[in-house]
Amino acid sequence: MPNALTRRLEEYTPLTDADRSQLAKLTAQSTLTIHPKHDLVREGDAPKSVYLILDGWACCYRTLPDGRRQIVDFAVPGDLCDLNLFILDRMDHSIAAITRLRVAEIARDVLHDVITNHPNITIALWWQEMVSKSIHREWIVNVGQRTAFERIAHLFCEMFLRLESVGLTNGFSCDFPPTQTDIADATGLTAVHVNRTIQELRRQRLVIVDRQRLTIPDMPALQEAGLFNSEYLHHRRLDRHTLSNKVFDMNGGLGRPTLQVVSQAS
Amino acid sequence: MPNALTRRLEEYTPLTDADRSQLAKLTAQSTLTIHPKHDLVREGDAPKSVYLILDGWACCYRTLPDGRRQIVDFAVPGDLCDLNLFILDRMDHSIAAITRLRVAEIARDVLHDVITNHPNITIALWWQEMVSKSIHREWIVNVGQRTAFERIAHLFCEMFLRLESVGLTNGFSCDFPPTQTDIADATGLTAVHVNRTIQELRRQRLVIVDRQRLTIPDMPALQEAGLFNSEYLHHRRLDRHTLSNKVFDMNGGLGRPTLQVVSQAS
DNA sequence: CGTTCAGTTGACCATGATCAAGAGTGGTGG
DNA sequence: CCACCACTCTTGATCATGGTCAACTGAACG
Repeated sequence: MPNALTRRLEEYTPLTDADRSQLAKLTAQSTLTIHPKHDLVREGDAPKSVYLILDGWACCYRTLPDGRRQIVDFAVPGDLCDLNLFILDRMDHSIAAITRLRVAEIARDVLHDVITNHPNITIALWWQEMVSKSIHREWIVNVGQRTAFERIAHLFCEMFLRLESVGLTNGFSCDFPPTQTDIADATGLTAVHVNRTIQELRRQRLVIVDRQRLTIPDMPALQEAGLFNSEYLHHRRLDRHTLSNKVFDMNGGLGRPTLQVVSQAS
Repeated sequence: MPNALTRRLEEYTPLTDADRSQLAKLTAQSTLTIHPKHDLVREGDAPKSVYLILDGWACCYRTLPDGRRQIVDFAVPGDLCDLNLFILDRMDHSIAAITRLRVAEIARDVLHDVITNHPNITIALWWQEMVSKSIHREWIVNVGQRTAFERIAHLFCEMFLRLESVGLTNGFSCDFPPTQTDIADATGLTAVHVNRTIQELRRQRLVIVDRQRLTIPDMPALQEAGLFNSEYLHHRRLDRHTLSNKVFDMNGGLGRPTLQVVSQAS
């Protein structure tokens, strides 16, 4: 696998060969494997390393005393879990594995060394951190303003593009392992309502979801349905998809890349 | 006025006299005044400076194409508006004045100088940035999981403690200039429902809201009502209020500081 | 094969939205 | 100084989005 972190960071800033080999060394340190549903870090822990997702999906979440859970972000390969070990003394959220998860553990002093000696990497890390914060803002908008239908459409768009930026999509498809309960906890809905809403998205031919696999036959249409504007991801190579982003134009989709679905069960 | 930024940063990390005088110089640069309802920065702008709130309230928000608005954070004196000018090329949100607003404009190169020569300040700035991100997470939880009643109680708790940390509270009271429409846009509710919910908070003697002034006669009770746990603010001097935070204990409030309200109109 | 977990369906309910109108408050200008 | 205007707050009636509860189906895994 090409290094997902490198790919992710080059989304933001150019790196030299020296930077790249330094990054490769980072991820060659100790790696660990977490089983689905298990926590990688837990709220209240003292942070001791930064984790880089190598393979699989995770989610960052907080819980209320009565058990309500809110997922505040998903983490996919190339994502770093909170650069805050130099700063905050307690984790304010937990991180759980959704799939089988492989992460690289980057120790405090290793990261410190990188930051002092590799300014390009430092900038790129900052960038990732700011983008992650921007994604938080968009999630506030999502749960605060959008309807159930829009929220889920928006989430599908976001995760597809985030996976695409690290090369983890195949044409119109990508893995999508969160359960409907996970989606519910990420969007502030109930699992029952998520189920019905996804059925409506399916009925409108906006998504095909089957066995942890998401297919988006007509991305511009889905973006329109989710009031999705990719600016907040601050990607550089999104030209493929941003055609219809700035204006939510209604012109029947001239020249849009669209996957023809030949037959589909009712 | 004692420098709110200094006070805010010392919440996080100790500063030397040199640091403090450097911070004083920062805020002595150009200041500008924004009128209520006017934008300080607008989504899509290229960021060219960092703004430090000196006086008044602002809000950071995003809007959807059909006009729905979500406030994603409030900014009060001592808050820095997005340290991302070195990083992101476009603002992904707008910032508007709620009251008459005085801000210090800190130019790119001035800030760059501070960051290279004053490591303590740099750490403190990082800290503030991480805390701001943590607040974003809490807002996702707020709009995603809490009821209207809990959301508004939570918002009142948060803003009171944030103001307290920069010395802008008087006993049990603080200024609270956002309108009910602003509160609605911050909590993902409608103004009508915010109105009814605040009435219920009043009826339960949890808050007194009058003319832009908020009084919290019994903070632990309000925290309980809002499922509020101040850990996410990562403050250092919160011992006053954190007694009942870690466990939401139900023991009638022995020894809680409580303001006796002598009479109150029905 | 049985157990478990994710997905699905139905009936009913409630939180909060919508629409509309009126009351209080503050600011401005004639 | 007062009249008017704009804005925020308040109230009532009705509606709808999404929640709750409960049961059932189907796939995966040992």
